[in-house]
Amino acid sequence: MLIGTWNINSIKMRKDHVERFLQDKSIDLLALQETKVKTEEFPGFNFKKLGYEIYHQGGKGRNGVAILSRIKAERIIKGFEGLEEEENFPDVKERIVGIKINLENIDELWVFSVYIPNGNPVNSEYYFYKLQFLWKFREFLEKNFTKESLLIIMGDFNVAPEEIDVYEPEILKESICFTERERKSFFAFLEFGLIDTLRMKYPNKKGIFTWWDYQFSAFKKNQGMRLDHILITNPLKEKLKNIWVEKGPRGWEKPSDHAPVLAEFDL
DNA sequence: ATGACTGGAGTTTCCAGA
Repeated sequence: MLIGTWNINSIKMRKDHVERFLQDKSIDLLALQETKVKTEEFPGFNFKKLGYEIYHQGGKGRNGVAILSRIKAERIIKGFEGLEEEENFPDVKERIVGIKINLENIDELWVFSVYIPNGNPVNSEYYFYKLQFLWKFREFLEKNFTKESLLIIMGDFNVAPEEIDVYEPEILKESICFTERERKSFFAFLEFGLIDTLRMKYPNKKGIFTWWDYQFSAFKKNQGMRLDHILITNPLKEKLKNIWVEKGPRGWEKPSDHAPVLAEFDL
């Protein structure tokens, strides 16, 4: 099974890219972020034609998460569903969507598409909202699952966890997505029982990024950050065959500023 | 020359993204 995650920075602008990518790679399930359309306004017709079910939660002009899946969902979960204090996170339903699917050899696999708040500027109210959001997300997982559940949680976390995940740690150390507090919050989130698949496979490999600034010819110079992650629980560890960043679409005409991340599972 | 950002809202310019 081939799955992936991609922050597309507007589905209206990137519809053709997504279609092309799904077909080129023959993807079974793709998580999208920043669709930037209302829930009911997702342009789903073409994806349905290609054989995908669409599970989308959006907001007008911003945020928005979706899952395009060849396998039909048994259940859908949105935001911090069932959690008290969900109202303290008013945009969470535009940031988290999950589906439960059953496969031939596996029951109850949960897959999530998530878009963690950006948090800029550092130390602003929004920055602390981001940190709290990560903490609350872990609480949400603890309420609904255990570390033995079959979970794939993927999306744009807006955190580069380690120094090797940014092009120049010295320059970026006080910048959004790479501050000490964000990185600590990310690792605290992982402590629920999640594995960062890319680092599991390539613990020391440098220069692997998923986002490059539109400015400064950043992509050409490979000056990026690794902000998009595919996280899994322990029972899925042996099922993971490979994980990689598809840089191709970042070089297409009028690209998203993120590249997709793909993972192949023995499922 | 050492090098030009993008999308959305909404109305001409601002905000958010990372």
